[in-house]
Amino acid sequence: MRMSAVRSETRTAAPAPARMVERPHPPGTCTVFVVDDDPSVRKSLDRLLRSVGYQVQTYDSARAFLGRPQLAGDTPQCLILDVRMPGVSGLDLQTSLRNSGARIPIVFSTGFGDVTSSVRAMKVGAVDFLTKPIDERELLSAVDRGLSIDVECRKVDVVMTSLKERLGRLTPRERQVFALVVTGLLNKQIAGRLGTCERTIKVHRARIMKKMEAGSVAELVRMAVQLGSSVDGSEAPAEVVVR
Amino acid sequence: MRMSAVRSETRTAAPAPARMVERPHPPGTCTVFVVDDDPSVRKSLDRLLRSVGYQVQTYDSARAFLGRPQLAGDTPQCLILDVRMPGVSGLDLQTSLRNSGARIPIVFSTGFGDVTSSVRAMKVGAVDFLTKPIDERELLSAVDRGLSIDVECRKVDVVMTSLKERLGRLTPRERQVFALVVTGLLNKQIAGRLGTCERTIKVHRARIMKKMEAGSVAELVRMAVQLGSSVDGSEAPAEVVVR
DNA sequence: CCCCCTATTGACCCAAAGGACAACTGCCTT
DNA sequence: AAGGCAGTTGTCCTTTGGGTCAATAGGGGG
Repeated sequence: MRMSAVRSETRTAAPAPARMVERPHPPGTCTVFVVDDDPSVRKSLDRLLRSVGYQVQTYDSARAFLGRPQLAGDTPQCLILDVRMPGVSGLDLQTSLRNSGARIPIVFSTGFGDVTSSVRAMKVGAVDFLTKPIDERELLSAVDRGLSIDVECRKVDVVMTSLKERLGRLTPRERQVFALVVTGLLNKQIAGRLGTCERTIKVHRARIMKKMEAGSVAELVRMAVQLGSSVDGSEAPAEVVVR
Repeated sequence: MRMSAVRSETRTAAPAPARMVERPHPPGTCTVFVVDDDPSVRKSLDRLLRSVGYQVQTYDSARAFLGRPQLAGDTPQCLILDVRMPGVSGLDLQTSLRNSGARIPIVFSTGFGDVTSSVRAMKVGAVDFLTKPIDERELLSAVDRGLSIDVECRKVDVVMTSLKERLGRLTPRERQVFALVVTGLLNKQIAGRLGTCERTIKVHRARIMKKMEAGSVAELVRMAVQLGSSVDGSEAPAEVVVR
């Protein structure tokens, strides 16, 4: 029961290309990493994933994976990770990846049904946790979900990076005004709080709109909401923005 | 290994009250439901939970739990659910609760380490998935997390219900204007899109502000964002609001 | 038939936002 | 010392947003 490590319950006469059309993501533009110390598992996963059109990179250890050339740019990625490995385990890799800020969707595969590990992995954000022998459909489905998640994360990332960059252009004073503007306060009220006159606030406001590239107060508020909601999980976007 | 079902690794001489101060939620105001077909488990969990100050209600089956008197108002709640039970299983109860819209944080407890079940439970949103014999600290920690989640959910719920109620006051036309206003369009532009004159939009706008109880456009935009982001997981809040 | 709600529009007026031009101050770097 | 940036403030003028009072028109329900 460990011969192939990958079980094909639905093995039909259908050629590989027939399955490719089912993948929502354009083949060849997605990379799937496989980290497993078992060569036979790497080989069968590699073949399966390539057959549906994914770019595949296999590694025999967490160390090898971490040392991979980081040239892959903005293509959707997903990681199939073995839980039990000599040296750094899959769970360790998951947490260290998370701590280092490198968020990549992870699909775990394991030969030993360990509830504690699976729960821990899922709590930390694993896409799925599959037990060997692995069902082809389940794996492909999980990988696909992982890739979808990655695509979404990248989209959000692009927006957030841009927003933060624009926010960075603001001077400290402008940031204060920004926070109050998106609260809905009038220039006069803001002036009162900051101890200046209305005219000054108007100037700040104009600069804010230009630097943030906002076409209206509504847009500015939306930006503030996004900036505030991603910094941490709590409330008070305006507060957070001010620092 | 099944005598008590609840293991006390850290059994010290410390009296129960000493532990109560560790609970972030005011004791007596939180209800924990226990659904387990094993009487001994129910009994020990009941005692443990009461010792730290929770209100506890035990049930011997999913059916009994679903038939419980729904008089509990707005107190934080959490459910400790056994996976394996005759009749409706814990997982079944979880999904049916989810489908019926009754979201209550669930901490699973199980005597059989079943990876598939645990992963499924976690994917559906379980707070935790503990295996018997259950560690006291783990259980209390999980319950506490569940209660915290419930508190947050209730807060969000209150806000959202209120927002939806206010949105419901708007006439279809006002809803259209609302969607365009929060986009940042000028009255003139909105008038152009809707084929009316600016004056009319002003009137709608004023009514919208009054009905939505918004003090400024900024507040209105925030409301739109919240309304849009909770309807579904996708984008385009304005679109959603208009329906 | 009358009343109410929704949608519409008009004139008039005031407050607020925002652009154009100009100027002054303090701090820091070259 | 000179130049640049951040922060200020002023005046003048235009565009918008918003409130008041008033009026019209169509669709329903009583």
